[in-house]
Amino acid sequence: MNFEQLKEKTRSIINKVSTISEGSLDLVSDLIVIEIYEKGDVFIDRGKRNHKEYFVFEGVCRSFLLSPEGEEVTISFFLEDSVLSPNKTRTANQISHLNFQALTKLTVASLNADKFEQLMINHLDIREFGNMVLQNELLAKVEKEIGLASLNAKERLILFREKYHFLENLISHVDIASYLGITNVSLSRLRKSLIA
Amino acid sequence: MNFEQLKEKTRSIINKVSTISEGSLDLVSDLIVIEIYEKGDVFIDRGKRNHKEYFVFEGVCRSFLLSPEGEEVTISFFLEDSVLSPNKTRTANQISHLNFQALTKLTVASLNADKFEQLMINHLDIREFGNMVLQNELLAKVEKEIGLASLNAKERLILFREKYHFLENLISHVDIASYLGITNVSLSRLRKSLIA
DNA sequence: CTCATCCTTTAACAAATGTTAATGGATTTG
DNA sequence: CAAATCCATTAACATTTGTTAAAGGATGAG
Repeated sequence: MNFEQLKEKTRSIINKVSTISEGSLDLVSDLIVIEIYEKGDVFIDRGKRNHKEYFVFEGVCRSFLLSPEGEEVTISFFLEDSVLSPNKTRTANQISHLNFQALTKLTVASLNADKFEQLMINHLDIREFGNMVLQNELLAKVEKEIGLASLNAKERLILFREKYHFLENLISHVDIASYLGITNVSLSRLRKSLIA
Repeated sequence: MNFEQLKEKTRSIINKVSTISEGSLDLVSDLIVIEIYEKGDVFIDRGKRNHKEYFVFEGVCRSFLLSPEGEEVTISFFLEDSVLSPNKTRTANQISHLNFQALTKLTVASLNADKFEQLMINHLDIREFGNMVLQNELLAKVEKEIGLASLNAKERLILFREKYHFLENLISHVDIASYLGITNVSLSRLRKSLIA
């Protein structure tokens, strides 16, 4: 991928959230380093330092944590052409409090988070982009929280299908079940009940 | 409350999160307007404009939303001497997507969010304070999400008691139950089962 | 103080979800 | 290609949580 291709890919991802100027796009693109991971790779480890922002160029990944019982709980999915949670929202003192894992072959653009923060401070359009990412992140969390707190599992699965239609045939049902707050056995039961 | 008292109250709230300089404290305190609400008052309405940041000086409040079934779902509690979710994380285009309600007599300090954002841009210590609030906000959400997705209701009640032990005798159990993702009947049952 | 209202508790039953275990299909590895 | 492994499904049963209704207790208005 040459710089022009990289820039166009970045443009399309950023513009889906909030438009920025050509000059700002150049400033952002200049920070990008491409990283490639294989299916199953954990590319951000809870407890380790992480000082990057990420755009998902190709593939799908998830954030997850271990429950008190030691089971992996999927927090969020990130699809192709989307922006990962802002660094500030998933770290403390640059130490990650979440794990991130590639669920398919994954290509991401990574950016130094401190340099990106400086761009946000100095450029209104980049700041607005960053703030929109933040707002979308919180909005998604609130929506998920409402689902977990007030819907039953069947209703949550229906909403999941509306939002992540193609994931169900692409990734492990164990990961989907923990995202929905149920066991994979319950997920299988619900899938059957929704065929009719 | 005179300006000195207001400033000291603000200092203690901010310093619990991240220390700022005397000058920065003055800049923040100058933006403050005191607002007083009665128990039950909804002081931020979903769908209406809100362009303020808030510190809770006295009392307790909650954020809530209506589920698809029309039931109120408590998202978060905010205790005395804490900072409300940053404006950017609960609005889109300055339009609130959450309701906030006083659960006791409530005194809050409100600040113009745009002016506060400018302070964040221009002052590193204020920016770090704002970012810490943001991080804590997200951290709390992730913790709650893990609870809802991987613990049963009894375990969630135990964690709630560790975090908010005095709320249980202060506010309606209906609000607590919807926070825990259960009915108030189930909450009563769990309370009984935990006496032994 | 008394009545009305709201909230919490309790009970009985229904529904949803979890647990364990077995099976078969798909995929990977040697 | 064959064996091994992983994953989704299914079934039986246990447990948790929801629903509805009734009753008692606390709180606030008149």
